[in-house]
Amino acid sequence: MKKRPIPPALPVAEDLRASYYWTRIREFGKKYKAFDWPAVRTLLTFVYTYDVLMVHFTKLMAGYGLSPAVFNVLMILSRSSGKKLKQHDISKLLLVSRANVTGLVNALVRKGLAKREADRSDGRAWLVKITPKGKALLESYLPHHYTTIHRIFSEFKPDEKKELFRLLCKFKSGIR
Amino acid sequence: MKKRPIPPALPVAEDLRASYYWTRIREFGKKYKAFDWPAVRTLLTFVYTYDVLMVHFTKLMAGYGLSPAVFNVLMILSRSSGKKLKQHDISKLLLVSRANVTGLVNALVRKGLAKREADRSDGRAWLVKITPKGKALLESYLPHHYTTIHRIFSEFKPDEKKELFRLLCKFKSGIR
DNA sequence: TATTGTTATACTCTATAACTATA
DNA sequence: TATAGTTATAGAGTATAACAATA
Repeated sequence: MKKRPIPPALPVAEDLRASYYWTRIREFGKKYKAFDWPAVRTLLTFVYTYDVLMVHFTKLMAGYGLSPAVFNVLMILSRSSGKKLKQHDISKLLLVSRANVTGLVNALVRKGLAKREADRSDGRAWLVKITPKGKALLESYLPHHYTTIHRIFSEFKPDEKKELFRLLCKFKSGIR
Repeated sequence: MKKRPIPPALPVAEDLRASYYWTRIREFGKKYKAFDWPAVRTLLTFVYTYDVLMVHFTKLMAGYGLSPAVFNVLMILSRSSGKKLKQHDISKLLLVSRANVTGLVNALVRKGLAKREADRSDGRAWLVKITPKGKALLESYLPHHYTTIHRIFSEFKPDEKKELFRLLCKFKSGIR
């Protein structure tokens, strides 16, 4: 007796969804002079991949009480080699507003993951420092983080990783 | 007399910022068994590229009174070939909650870009339809949209676009 | 006058839960 | 009982503008 085929599960449904939508975008695209399907489908895949990636990492981080923005701040604090950073430094490294950093640092302080110290050489500024608790949390999370990244690329040959990196850099530099 | 060197402008500053941050991430990464720098730098570039891309398109759309989420809904309505969609259909195509779609459709209706019609075959449902005004707005925006995408990829050879598409698909399928 | 940080406010995008009306 | 949509509420992440304190 023949084996039953494996029932088409979620990925197929997602592909149907994508093709339903994309087929039409491609069809309608013919109307536009500049429409470049190989470029458009690459961009759509890029955006869709980002969504999938962020859902994945947001869940992973949530298991440690972290959010992506908070994780980024914690990484910056942890990787500054003991050098205490002003909030304004963080805002420049993260490319977000100072007001935003106030909120993110508040969140870290509330959880005991960072603390503020007065800057003796500049009365306007705070110096932000990761606490042992913050360091411990980050160090408990990071092995999972890096293992996940490694696994995502596990089917990539070294040259493919390099090539994707190169093409992404080229892509980024094309945006202006 | 020697010419003054061109002052290093934004891109260089950004690269410095990135290298400041990345150099440390790479240095510290050595501690972790699974740390795979070619993978990590590709992922960081991917995320950074997305940020740059979204800032760019968000601004472009804002010039037409559109936001990314509203644009997506408008595209779905416009590309459904006259077939009126239930809000639930939109939520499935967009992979967002029904409550979310209510808000997005409200925004479109408020601006006169879409309208709701009763579904005669299902008293629970609304059928959502793009209005001529919505169509006109979308059609005024799309040439810029596609021109921008084309320009972003203008330095790509056809094979490079294909390869980036392939690698992004592979990347996406590695996320689980 | 310029800079650092805070507060107030607001916008986009998203979600869940409880609800109504209908199937 | 299941489904379509709405409402209320929440929360993350972002921004600008006005402000106080300090440089």
